[in-house]
Amino acid sequence: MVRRTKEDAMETRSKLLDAAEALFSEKGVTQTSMMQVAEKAGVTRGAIYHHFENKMDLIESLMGRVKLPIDEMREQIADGTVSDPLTEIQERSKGFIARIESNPQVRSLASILLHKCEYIDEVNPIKLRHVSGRNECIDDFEKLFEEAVKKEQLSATVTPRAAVIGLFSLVDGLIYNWLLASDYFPLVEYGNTAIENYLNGLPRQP
Amino acid sequence: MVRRTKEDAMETRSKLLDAAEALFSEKGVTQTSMMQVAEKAGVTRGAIYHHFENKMDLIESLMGRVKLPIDEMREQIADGTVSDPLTEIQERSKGFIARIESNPQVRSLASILLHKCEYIDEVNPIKLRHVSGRNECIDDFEKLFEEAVKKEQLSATVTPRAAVIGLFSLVDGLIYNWLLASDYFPLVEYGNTAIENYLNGLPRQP
DNA sequence: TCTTTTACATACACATGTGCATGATTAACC
DNA sequence: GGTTAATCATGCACATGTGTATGTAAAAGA
Repeated sequence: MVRRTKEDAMETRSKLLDAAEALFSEKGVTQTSMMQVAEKAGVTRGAIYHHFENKMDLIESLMGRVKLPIDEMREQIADGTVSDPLTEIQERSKGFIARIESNPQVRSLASILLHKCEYIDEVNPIKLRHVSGRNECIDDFEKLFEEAVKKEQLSATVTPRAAVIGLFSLVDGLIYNWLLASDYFPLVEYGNTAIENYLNGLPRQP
Repeated sequence: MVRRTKEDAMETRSKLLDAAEALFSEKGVTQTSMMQVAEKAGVTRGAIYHHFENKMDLIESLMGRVKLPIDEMREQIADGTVSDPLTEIQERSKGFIARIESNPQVRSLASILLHKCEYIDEVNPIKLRHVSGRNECIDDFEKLFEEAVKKEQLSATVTPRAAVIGLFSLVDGLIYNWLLASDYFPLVEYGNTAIENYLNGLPRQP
């Protein structure tokens, strides 16, 4: 085969990542072989092992290519304090699920993370990316809830940590179930309502 | 090897299921070979293929052995109408996560379902067991919410279907995240609070 | 233009897994 | 007590996947 230019090389690398993303989210990570990825990308296995060390490395590159909603949220949240933390929390949570529904690539990655891979040990880069990013985001949201208590939007009986865990579990569960059968319910509509209900149910300042 | 009595045979079958359950929940379904299951059970692969057709059959038997909280809930819910549907909903939801935490075998199965297998196609018996049982349970809970609206415990603006989806997503998310890192938060404590918050946030009759 | 290096394709070695066929021994049954 | 059938163990054939070594033709660099 002819040797391609550097731009061509980056394109085949990109095609490999696209193929892997599609196959992983469709058939699962372990059920997809390097051979199948190469075929879908229109190259041979040799091309993969030139661009990536192995399957794990391929997955890591796959995950690193896209900014997940959780990462995006962290950036926006960083800029100082907000005047209305409770509304801020609500808007960000809604934006989270909205991005899942609107962005196909994010949806694919989320599907891989939630349904198409096995969480085996701590070394697994997939699990690492999932939980580490999430835990940091939880810390950020905890501060927002603390502020909401400070500003007397919420009762002092509210445990910020517990409130965040509940909120994140709700969002995760919505996405989890929707990705399981996306025609079973409208994600954004039901999701937004559920988020509102949960936040409205937090004890308020008397 | 000697031929065992029928009781012995049932015991080895049971040991095989125990071994598979432990290995699957620890290392993942695809990362566990029949050989490893046999070794852990103290027999050879031949014993497995005598008792089970293949890996799928082994998994099906595994899942059929234990009554999941969701199945148990359905049985109890079947007996006619209740006087206080909203409290009923709350109690059942709390009982759900309580059983996850207290029963190790249920916890193992839930871990396999949520984290240690890949949801591939519709034929997958694991996915089938998960979603079919769940959808029926959702239907049951929808009726409870309808009753709650009828009894004017909830506002007529509440969509029972959406309310159930939200509640189930919350419960699923709690379990999902807790199984991911069980030392990150106390499931029952935070879970109960989150369930209360969610249900309290549903619009009430004015 | 000549050399070097890149970007793959090809091919080989090795490991691992499955399914089945066969064998051995004894419980179960008449 | 003899036959049948169940309960596994053992071994073979086959498929599939991975990692790597090697080949090759053109782009990059001098």
